[in-house]
Amino acid sequence: MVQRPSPSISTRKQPKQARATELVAAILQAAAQVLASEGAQRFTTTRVAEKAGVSVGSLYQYFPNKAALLFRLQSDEWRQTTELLCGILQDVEKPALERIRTLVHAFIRSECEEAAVRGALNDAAPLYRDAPEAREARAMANRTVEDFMLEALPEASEAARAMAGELILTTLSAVGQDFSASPRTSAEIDAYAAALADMFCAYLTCLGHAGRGELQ
Amino acid sequence: MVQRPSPSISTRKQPKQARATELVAAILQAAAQVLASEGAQRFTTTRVAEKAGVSVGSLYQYFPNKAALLFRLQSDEWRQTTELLCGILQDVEKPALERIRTLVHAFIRSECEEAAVRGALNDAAPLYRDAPEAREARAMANRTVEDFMLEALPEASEAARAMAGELILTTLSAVGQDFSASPRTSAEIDAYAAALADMFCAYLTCLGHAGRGELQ
DNA sequence: GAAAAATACGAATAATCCTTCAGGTTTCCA
DNA sequence: TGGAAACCTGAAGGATTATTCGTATTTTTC
Repeated sequence: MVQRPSPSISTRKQPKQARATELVAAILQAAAQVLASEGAQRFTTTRVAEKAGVSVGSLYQYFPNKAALLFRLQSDEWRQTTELLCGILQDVEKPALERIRTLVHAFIRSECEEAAVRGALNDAAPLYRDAPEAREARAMANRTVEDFMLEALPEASEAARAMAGELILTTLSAVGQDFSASPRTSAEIDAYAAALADMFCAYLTCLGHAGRGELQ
Repeated sequence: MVQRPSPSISTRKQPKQARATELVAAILQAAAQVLASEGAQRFTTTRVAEKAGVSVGSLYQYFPNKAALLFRLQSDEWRQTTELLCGILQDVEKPALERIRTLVHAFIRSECEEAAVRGALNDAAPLYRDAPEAREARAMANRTVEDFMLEALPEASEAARAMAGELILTTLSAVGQDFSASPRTSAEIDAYAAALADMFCAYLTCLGHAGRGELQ
């Protein structure tokens, strides 16, 4: 766990031949497996290389350090989740609140499906969290949500919309993480997602009724 | 980061003389400082002992391992927070929803005040999270909340109450953690806490109106 | 005041772990 | 076909850490 200034987290060199591309793929796959089965504490470059059937040196030819490997895994997860959620939010056919419900269910289910990798990634977060590349990734999700909020709360003030959007996004992410930390049955997932969606819908409905955010 | 089977996390031996009591206190204080200033990654028994002006050996006389020290810090935080929240919830003078508002504000503020220690403790969670002592601690907070929910939603079904209570508790804890991860101004804290309280109140109000949890 | 109990000390032990680099192998291209 | 570029290897270097244990010191007890 040596923690040097971390010479940037991006990729070190691009594979140009087919075997190198396969090697990188094998490493990523092995990394996910190691993370899921051994946990963040025992996530080791040596172990990943071994599981991938590759030498450690090869790993370091395409990832400058361990954090870069972890960040890549996290990055892929984010992209996947973001695409899923944006797709749901932008389906203009359905009414806004129904889209929220669909989104909550899809997100919670998705979190639980890969709970092992996500949980371990979360445990390892301190290793890559401070990278500038990580901050940048968060920003993009926010924009889609803001567009959605504009549609769901057309009469609310700019500030109120931003607050509500941030709150819902944070809650979704934080609660999803917490909930998926324990193994869950399919019924539990549905019940919890329904309750969470209820809460969001109640909140948005109230905000919609009262021009100001004054409740009670 | 050696991760042996961890021979239990409880305390190893109780100090019987005054100097030993002071030593333990010094260690705990130093531990919190090291955690806050150096982060979970650099939280080391040697470093803690050094900061406390004590030998490593002495540390290991009262804490069986590093995880025990971390768990003790977390445990103290939990007790403190639990007392704060229970006090607010049990103030029968005020109406339920007002208590919720007070509670949310108090909790968020408290989370932000000691964000450094709490954040680092969270990063270190994988080291002590699996201990049986940790699970037990969670259970107690739940009971107070259930009592409160019984008062706030007298007409709802048992299951609905339990779900709502768990959801609110989880949300509060998870969102508080996430929010306090970044440094916040006093105004931001108030605004965020108000929004979160709005959300909870809207949810509870809706649940109260509809006998079933059916929204929209 | 002396033996016993409780404390305190800190160098040494035994693991890991991250990362590099010198040297060999494969693929590409002219 | 031959040289260059890309690629792969894995032992070894350099660090860090958790924890122990024999020894020294202080406090208590009788």
